[in-house]
Amino acid sequence: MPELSATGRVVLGMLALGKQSGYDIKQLVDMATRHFWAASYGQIYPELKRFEEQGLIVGSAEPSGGRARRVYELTDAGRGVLRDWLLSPEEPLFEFRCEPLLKIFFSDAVGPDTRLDQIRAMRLLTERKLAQLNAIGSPPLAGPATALAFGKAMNSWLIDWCQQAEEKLESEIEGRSA
Amino acid sequence: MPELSATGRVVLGMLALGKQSGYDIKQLVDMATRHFWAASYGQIYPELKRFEEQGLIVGSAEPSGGRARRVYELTDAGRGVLRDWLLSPEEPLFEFRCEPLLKIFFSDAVGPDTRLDQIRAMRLLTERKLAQLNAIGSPPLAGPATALAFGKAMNSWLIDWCQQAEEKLESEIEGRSA
DNA sequence: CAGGTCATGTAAAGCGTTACATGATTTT
DNA sequence: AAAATCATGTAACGCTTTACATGACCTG
Repeated sequence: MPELSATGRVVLGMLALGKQSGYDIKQLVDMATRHFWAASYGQIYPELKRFEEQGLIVGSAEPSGGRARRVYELTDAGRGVLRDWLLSPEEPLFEFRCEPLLKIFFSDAVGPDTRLDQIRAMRLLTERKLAQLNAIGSPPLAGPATALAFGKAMNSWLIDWCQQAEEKLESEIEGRSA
Repeated sequence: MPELSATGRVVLGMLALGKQSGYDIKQLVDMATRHFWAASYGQIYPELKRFEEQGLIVGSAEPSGGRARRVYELTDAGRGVLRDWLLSPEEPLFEFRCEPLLKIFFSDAVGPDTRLDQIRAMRLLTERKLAQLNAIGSPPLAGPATALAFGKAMNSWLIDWCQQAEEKLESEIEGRSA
């Protein structure tokens, strides 16, 4: 069987938490993993179809009221694939793409004020994210709780770094104009 | 003119630092921005061709010995586009995708040892990255210096977080088996 | 002279977001 | 009655990585 795609990993994992519809999975991702692993409908639904064809999940109609709704659950094969991935010792994927940082990198082309602007932009962005994470209640499972704790800690650290960098830059600019 | 693609941004920016070949740009990216903004040959070369067609850059042959080599430099139009992007107030892109964290999130499906394994994997990965960053000398420009300082600080923080999480988990597992 | 680096490029294939389309139901 | 939410899906489009192909030059 082929390797799981990025979206495939989170889809299969979310189904390990219980029967879910595609819509449910998207909600869960947006609430719980978006800050370190996003997914869109455009990938989730086709992935569900593929997984069912491969026998990793089975779907069943479970309308909510008169609304059509199809929920999926893992098969033993699916649980096996999930387990294999979770225990696989392969080099883990780690991607970070940060536009404020790239603008800071090139800021010498337009002057040091941009540096300050970008650090502020990064801080504001991060403060919003932290607020979202703080609005989430304590997850009952240890895994999600650890991931949430990480998210809060990382965003707090980022904010602190920005604040310190801002102060340093502000005093530099003050000193320069004096 | 259309928005700059992710690779377009770093290509144009690198050309603001001086004449570069596609190969040079790739080297610079791999050395200096890879940890927060990667790019591959498969995007760099086509992007250079497009930029030249659009009049944002001009290329010229500058062989190194007998080796064919084509270097590019910004035109005024190109400098304008770069400047517009650098000063644009649009919501900056911020992406983070971390597989160890996703495995931690789903770790309840296979047991708490996985949590410890993944945190260790994340720490090892990060230690390697930090070592790479520490091998880079002080950049002469303020922008690259700030970006480098950020990279070092973030990776150091990450390692600290992992260490603390590991200790906590180890003592939990000890307590559980006692 | 073999292996590494310099150097340019392309093709295929997959991934992913965005936007759109549709329609029922629930809330205001 | 309108707006938001639940729910499923697809199509287009662009981006990116990966792999490959080619060849000159330099180093041990």
